Amino acid sequence: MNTRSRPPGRRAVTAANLRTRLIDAAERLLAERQPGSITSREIARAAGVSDGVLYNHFADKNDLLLTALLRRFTDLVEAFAAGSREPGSGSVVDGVAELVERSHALQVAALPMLANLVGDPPLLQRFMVEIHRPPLGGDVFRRPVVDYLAAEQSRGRLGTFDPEAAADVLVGAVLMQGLIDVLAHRPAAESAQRLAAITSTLLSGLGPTTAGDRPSGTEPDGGTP
Amino acid sequence: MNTRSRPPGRRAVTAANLRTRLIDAAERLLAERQPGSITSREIARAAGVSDGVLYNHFADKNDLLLTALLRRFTDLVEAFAAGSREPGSGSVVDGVAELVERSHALQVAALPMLANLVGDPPLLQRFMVEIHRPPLGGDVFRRPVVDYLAAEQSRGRLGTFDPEAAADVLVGAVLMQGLIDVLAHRPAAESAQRLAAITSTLLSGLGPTTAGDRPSGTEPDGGTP
Amino acid sequence: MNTRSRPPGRRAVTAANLRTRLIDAAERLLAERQPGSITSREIARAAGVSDGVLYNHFADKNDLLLTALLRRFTDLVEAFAAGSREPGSGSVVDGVAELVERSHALQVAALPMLANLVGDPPLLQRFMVEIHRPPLGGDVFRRPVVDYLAAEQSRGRLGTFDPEAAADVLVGAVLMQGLIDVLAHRPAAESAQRLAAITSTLLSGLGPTTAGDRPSGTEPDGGTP
Amino acid sequence: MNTRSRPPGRRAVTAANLRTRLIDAAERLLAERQPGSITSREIARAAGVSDGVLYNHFADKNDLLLTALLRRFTDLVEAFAAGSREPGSGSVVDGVAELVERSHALQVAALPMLANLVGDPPLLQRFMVEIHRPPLGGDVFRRPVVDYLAAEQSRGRLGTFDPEAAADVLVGAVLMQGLIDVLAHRPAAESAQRLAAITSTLLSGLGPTTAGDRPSGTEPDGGTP
DNA sequence: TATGAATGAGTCTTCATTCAT
DNA sequence: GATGAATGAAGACTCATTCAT
Repeated sequence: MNTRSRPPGRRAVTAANLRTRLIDAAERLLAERQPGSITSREIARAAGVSDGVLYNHFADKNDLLLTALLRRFTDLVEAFAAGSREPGSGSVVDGVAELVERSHALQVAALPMLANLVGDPPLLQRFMVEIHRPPLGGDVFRRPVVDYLAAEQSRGRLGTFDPEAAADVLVGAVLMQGLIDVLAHRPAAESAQRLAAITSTLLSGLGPTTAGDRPSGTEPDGGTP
Repeated sequence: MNTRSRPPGRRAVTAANLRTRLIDAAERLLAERQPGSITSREIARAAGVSDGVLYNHFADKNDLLLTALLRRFTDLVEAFAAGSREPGSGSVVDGVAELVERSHALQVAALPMLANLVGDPPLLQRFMVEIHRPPLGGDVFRRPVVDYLAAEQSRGRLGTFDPEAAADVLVGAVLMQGLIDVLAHRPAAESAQRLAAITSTLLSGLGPTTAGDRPSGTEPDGGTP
Repeated sequence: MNTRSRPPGRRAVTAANLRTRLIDAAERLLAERQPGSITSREIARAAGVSDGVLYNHFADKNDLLLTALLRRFTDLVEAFAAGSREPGSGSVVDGVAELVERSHALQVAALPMLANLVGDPPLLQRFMVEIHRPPLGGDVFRRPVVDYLAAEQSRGRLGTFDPEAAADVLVGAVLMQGLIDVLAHRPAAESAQRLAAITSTLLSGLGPTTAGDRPSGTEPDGGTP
Repeated sequence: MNTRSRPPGRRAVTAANLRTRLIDAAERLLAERQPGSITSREIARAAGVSDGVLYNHFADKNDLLLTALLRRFTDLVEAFAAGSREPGSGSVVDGVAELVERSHALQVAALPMLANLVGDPPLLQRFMVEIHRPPLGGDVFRRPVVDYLAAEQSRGRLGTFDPEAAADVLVGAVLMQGLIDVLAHRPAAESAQRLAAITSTLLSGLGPTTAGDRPSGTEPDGGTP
């Protein structure tokens, strides 16, 4: 009846926004609640949209949740990978300490999400499938650690060990501290102390060492004196 | 409120204490499902009893679940503690390897239960409160490890390190492998290989070693051959 | 929590606002049953809607019940207030008789609802709070009576008495007849006779009318000095 | 096997006690809760007996409740009847005032019970049937009032009125005050004032008084100044 | 006769999903 | 595409009543 000249692109923007706003809202809720306790209505409310839209953009609630989860996870992992130190630069002890700290930061950021995911097996299943295909490709937590350790080792700046096993140990030790931080709300200062002690122990190992089976002149300079 | 007259069905099979049967049934379900997804009716069905019995023996569904969880956890921890190797006996490398293996066995047994618990904060909370009081007393996974390492260390059979931090590293590394085993259903053989490599790495450490900074005459008996 | 996929049935008859239909249904049930015995399913059935709708429009079952109760009560009270006779018009004896009759009609209409409410303290509490705020403002049964009596009294058409106490007597007497009518299902004719006799007694009082038949020195009212 | 000479009468006493204890417990609970909210288990607990005994002595829960209700009601009514003032004794004004006060006391004692009963129609029905047969015979609240008023009237100590209607007015007015006291937890002092004002109004009536038929100088009503 | 564990229908309430507008 | 009212199955929990001991 009246000539409604719809602003060009306006609708498209809105539509795109809707999907994004749903994911944003889901991500926000996911940060502090477990998936199972988040209702579709809550997501809609948080996104400021109506109850039903969800089904115009996603197969079902879990599809939206999964999308939000993956986006957050991808962001975290990319940030982690981007900040990696170049092997050979600085002291190797600092390098390992930094590896520990950055792994820890990643874990602490990712754990609440993953922990909550554990409570929802079907969703966990779908999540696992997704992160084991490109671009994430699984092993995202461990691979950068293996790479750094192997690189420094081949430069002769670290001892003799299996880099894969070493990464297992490092990531595992960090993981446990991350779990404690997240589940027990431990203060950051306390956590940092534990991580420093862990770094020292990682470098020195538990076993007794024979004199002479190490390159002389190497400074074993580890962490807490 | 309104008048209800319902004849109860035939007497239940009974014999074994019904309370026990409920706990057994709950434990069975808990072994493979998360608490939140287990309905009170399912427990009743699994126990072969009627819907309402639960409330004759427990305050609510979670009370039963918690009881089952604690019983299972206590059993596991007791078995773990009972099988501890005496410090000083056998080679210390074997001792550490055994510690790793037995910790791993405990984790693998306990993790499904704990993982599922993570998805149920109120229940997790109550569980945490319970395991941090006698007879469990918290720290049940880590304390035996600290004790063994410290004992061997004071016997001079291990190097210089902080036993607390060392236990963090060992338990953390094992925990991660346990998580992988449980979540990804990894074959036991593969898992054993990883654990062996981890034991070696733990003993040798990552850092380069300086000649002479260790007491001479020490047998560095471990490492990956 | 768990995955549910249920197709909704055919569209409801709708047309009239569903909220209204729920209130109507609730009001109908409230007219003959006590709130506590009315189940949410019954209301839904009576309204011809599905089980859960109630919770799309009201906080809970009692919220709906309360709304229905208040709507009915407000209607009754408004009708009562609207039909009030103008003080000074007609004979005052007729005026009082009419006051009695109209109070009685109001009581008989309101009592079943209020009586049933008595059995549900939390609901009664909420109801009481609501009727003591505008637009109802509490005292709705008694105030018009006080006003009429005081007005006629100041016109010199009634004797000397405390209008507040007189209203207490009139409303109380009517209330009891209303209770009998409602609880014992007394025929209206019988009821009317009783009310007429009550009106006479109210006007004449119980005391002796001849001067001098009071014990000298007696203060006729006793009670609070 | 061993000569257990059961103390004579011991068992009988216990059995009798059991029934009595159940009624006592029920009465206690009935004093403050509505019948519908009292569970059979609560009664058993309060009586210190087991869940099932109830059914050895009563047809069902309501039968026990009804018995308790009737016992309490009978006690109250008997106490009321027993304390009646002899017509002709003292001043008649005092007599009426006392009638009002004693009626009020009875109402206040009986109302919570009756009010709660209102919420349970089947029980109310059975109660009504019971109190309308000997020894109670219905009308227990009103009959003593009619009798006293008629007796004083025939002695010429009261005016001309229908004693039945007068009792309706008096009992009704008192009933309403009792309801307010009970439902609104009004302080006793306030209540007493209202009752005194009511007594005055009852005696004087609302109608205009013929000049000269009152002792000049008499203030007929007083009431609330 | 007393016990109290067991029964199970029934209560309120939640929430993923659909679909007429 | 967007809306949001409506659907209805399912969940936790209650409680009068029975009956083997």
